[in-house]
Amino acid sequence: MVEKNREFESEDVQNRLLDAAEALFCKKGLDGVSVRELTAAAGCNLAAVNYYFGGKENLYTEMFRRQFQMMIQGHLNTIDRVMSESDVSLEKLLKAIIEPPVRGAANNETKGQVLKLLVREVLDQKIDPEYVVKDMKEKFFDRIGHAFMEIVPDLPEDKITLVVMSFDGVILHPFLFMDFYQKTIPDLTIDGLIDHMVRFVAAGIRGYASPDQ
Amino acid sequence: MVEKNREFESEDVQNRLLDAAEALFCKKGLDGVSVRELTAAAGCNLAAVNYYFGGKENLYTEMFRRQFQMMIQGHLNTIDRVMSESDVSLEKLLKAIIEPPVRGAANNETKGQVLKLLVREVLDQKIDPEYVVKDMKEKFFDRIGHAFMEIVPDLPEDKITLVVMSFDGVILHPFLFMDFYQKTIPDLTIDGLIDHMVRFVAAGIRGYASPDQ
DNA sequence: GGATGTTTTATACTTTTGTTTGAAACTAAT
DNA sequence: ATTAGTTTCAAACAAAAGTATAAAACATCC
Repeated sequence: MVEKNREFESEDVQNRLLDAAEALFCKKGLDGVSVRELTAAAGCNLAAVNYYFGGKENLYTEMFRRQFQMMIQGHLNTIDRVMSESDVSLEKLLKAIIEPPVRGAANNETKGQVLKLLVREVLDQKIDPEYVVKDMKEKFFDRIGHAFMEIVPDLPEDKITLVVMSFDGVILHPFLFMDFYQKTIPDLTIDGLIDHMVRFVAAGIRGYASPDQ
Repeated sequence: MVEKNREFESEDVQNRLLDAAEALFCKKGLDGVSVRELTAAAGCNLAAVNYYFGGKENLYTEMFRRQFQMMIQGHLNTIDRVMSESDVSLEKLLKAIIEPPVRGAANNETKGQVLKLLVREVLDQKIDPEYVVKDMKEKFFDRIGHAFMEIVPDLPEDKITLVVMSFDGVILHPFLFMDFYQKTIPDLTIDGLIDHMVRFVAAGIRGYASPDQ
């Protein structure tokens, strides 16, 4: 076999396909995009998807895993960074987690589309859900729950996961209903939205720290 | 034209189709269900969809509107009922709104599937979004926001819509990730979930009523 | 009971889909 | 320059989809 200096060319087509997959699948879902549309967007031949990835679904899966891992890793880095600072606070942590994706969505970057991708995957279940669940829980949910407990000591441990999930719900909502937000709240700013989410979730969490019940 | 006593038979096929559409479209989405699968589930001929509804998409739209209106109306009735009681409280109102769909989802009734249908529609946008947005806002969001302000007088009016949306996010989350909830929290009960949601949202709302900022 | 309008059925049609194929183009080493 | 391996391409393929159609079956009224 001849060793080729193919790092540039061949990976270029692969990555162009992955990029096109990211943009299109996030917007329209796996079934909403045809291989022809995909390869046209990537500027390559129809057969390239099968040649490089062995099929449409494999391309989708690889793209999803890449995006999903990046999202998780980004969150973990954020949490570690904030928690290592000298003056941690619940609001700081929440804002640090919420801000990047919301700003990304506002600028129509892919970062904001990943959450829609995740929701779509939850609905359609094209990938083995076990994989998604495992990483989501073990890597992200447990880590952030632990951080919450560090900052708010009174938080009952058996409610942590539920709290994190509701936090997730608050984050997810504007990504799903962004058009709705903009139509319904004309003078909505990104900063205003972020501040609201931080405040609402912080209050929700602290509601558990109060001594009653 | 001959007047037929067809209330029973012909409407039967139509309703069987609407029922099948409800069950299948909620679970797999418009593109995830073929007309053949649909008519097989309804126990009628392939051509019945075109005969009665003029196409697959029309059937989907009619089903969606029916479900959506029922959901909205159910919420409005709930709010009116609770708000007319003598001893209103934020927790009571929240629980009254949250409880029916959550219990429905737990029993695998269609009621729990409607929210998934709504999210899917938000992602795929098969129906004119204007229709969905308009009813959602004018009928439901404004009404519930108004109720919040009645109960919690200190709530700043310009934040009401955001608060309602985050409430919506907390509600939506377990419907999307129900499998995830059950796998991650083995000893989760429906009552425990409902209590958590009520408590979290109530605290989030009251976070705005506190005098600071 | 024949006529008429309605519903059901089986079948055919057209388009679109994902995938395959085999030849051509290309790259790099001998 | 030839050769061997890799990538690209246009074309073809089979399967699945939504829709259309025309005949059969059915029901209702005169």
